[in-house]
Amino acid sequence: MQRSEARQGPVEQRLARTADPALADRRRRQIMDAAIACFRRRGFHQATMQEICAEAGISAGALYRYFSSKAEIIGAIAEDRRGEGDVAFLRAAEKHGFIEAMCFAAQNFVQKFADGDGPLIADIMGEVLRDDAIAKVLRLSDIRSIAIFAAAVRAAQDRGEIDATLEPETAANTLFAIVEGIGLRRAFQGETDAEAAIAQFRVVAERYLNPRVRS
Amino acid sequence: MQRSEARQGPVEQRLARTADPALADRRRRQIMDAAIACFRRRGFHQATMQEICAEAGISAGALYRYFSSKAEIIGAIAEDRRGEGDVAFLRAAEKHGFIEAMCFAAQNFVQKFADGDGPLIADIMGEVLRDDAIAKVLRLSDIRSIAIFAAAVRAAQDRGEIDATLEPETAANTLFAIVEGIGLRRAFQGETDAEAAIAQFRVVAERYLNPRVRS
DNA sequence: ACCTGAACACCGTTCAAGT
DNA sequence: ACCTGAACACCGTTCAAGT
Repeated sequence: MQRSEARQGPVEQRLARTADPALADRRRRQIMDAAIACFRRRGFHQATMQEICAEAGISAGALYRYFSSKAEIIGAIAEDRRGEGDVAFLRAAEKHGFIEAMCFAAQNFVQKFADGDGPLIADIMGEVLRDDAIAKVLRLSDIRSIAIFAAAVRAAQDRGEIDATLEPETAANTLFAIVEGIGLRRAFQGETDAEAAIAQFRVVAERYLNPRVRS
Repeated sequence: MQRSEARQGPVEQRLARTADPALADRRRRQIMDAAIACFRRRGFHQATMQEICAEAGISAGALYRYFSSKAEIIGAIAEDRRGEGDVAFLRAAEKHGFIEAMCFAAQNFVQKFADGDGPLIADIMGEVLRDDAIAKVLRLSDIRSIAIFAAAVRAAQDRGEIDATLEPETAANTLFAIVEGIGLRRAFQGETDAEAAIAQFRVVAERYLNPRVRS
């Protein structure tokens, strides 16, 4: 977080050329794990770089060899967690229908709020919305996820399971928006009942996706 | 943002007992306006208290007489803007149907992202999700809004305009979640086409609310 | 090549001193 | 009662110096 510059340059910011890529990977993981622990304990903004360094057992200078800012750490964490849900969704989509799999994915997402990760997700959202560099990275993960879900929409349409007139990409995007909106709102309201959240989502999803008998 | 305390105490934090309430109101407005200008220009986290003070033409000490923290300023701004949309919605709900009014409200919300206020809204969301004191205040505004929209849902159900089996409070909550989810996602994606956002919302809202011919 | 940790540059908030 | 502004306490980031 450069204090007084516009920070507009290319996202190139490749960090220290490292001789041993394995070490670099190890260090990044080590730092991310330490950061997760600290963020869980005290939240993104309360947690201190010094704390993260202590938890990771390295110095501040060393940390900045592998991450160019505090924001980049949470960005890396977010990117890392993305896609985990995608594979789970794909598996579920094969076994049960699309809607069931979608509810499962929603469950997956909202559940994290109910567990300890609520504030962390919130912090990630906040940081993503305010940091262009992070946003740029996460948009790539997002595009990949959307593509996966859109493909599943197409398959479900072919099976006659959901409305065939929906544009797959738009449908996937909309479903994501609904899940995130519900998760966000419940976090805001301090609700932690994941069951109720899924029930709420299921009604919207079913009505949105169901093949119509009349428009 | 006390630096090293848990900040759990009651939200009492009544500020400086002031002799002249009119002066207090004037000062708060003056500070909020200055803050809006600064936040627009540089974003919540980039904007400095000193800048806000300069813009408002007062000293730091004076500012803290009327707001106990930087976060509280953005909270006050958010609360202030809330409800503006509510009255507009109510007027629209009388003239046109509920769904039209709802789309109008969504338009209202998403439009702000397209205008200069996108980052500001994002910052508010982020701050709300991370600051309990702010969240507590905004939850009150939220409850009021939900009540208004739930009443409109009930009226529309009585007119047979939308599905009567929906629980009004839940429906209002869900619609809010969808609007916010779509707004958030589009902000994240850097989309600024408000028209497309409304079209996206309209499809979901119509299918969610339409009276069913079959379940 | 990789690391350390003191130093730097900031910034939100407070408080003694003014009027 | 209301205000000023220098001082305080912190914190993210850097960089000269080590191995």
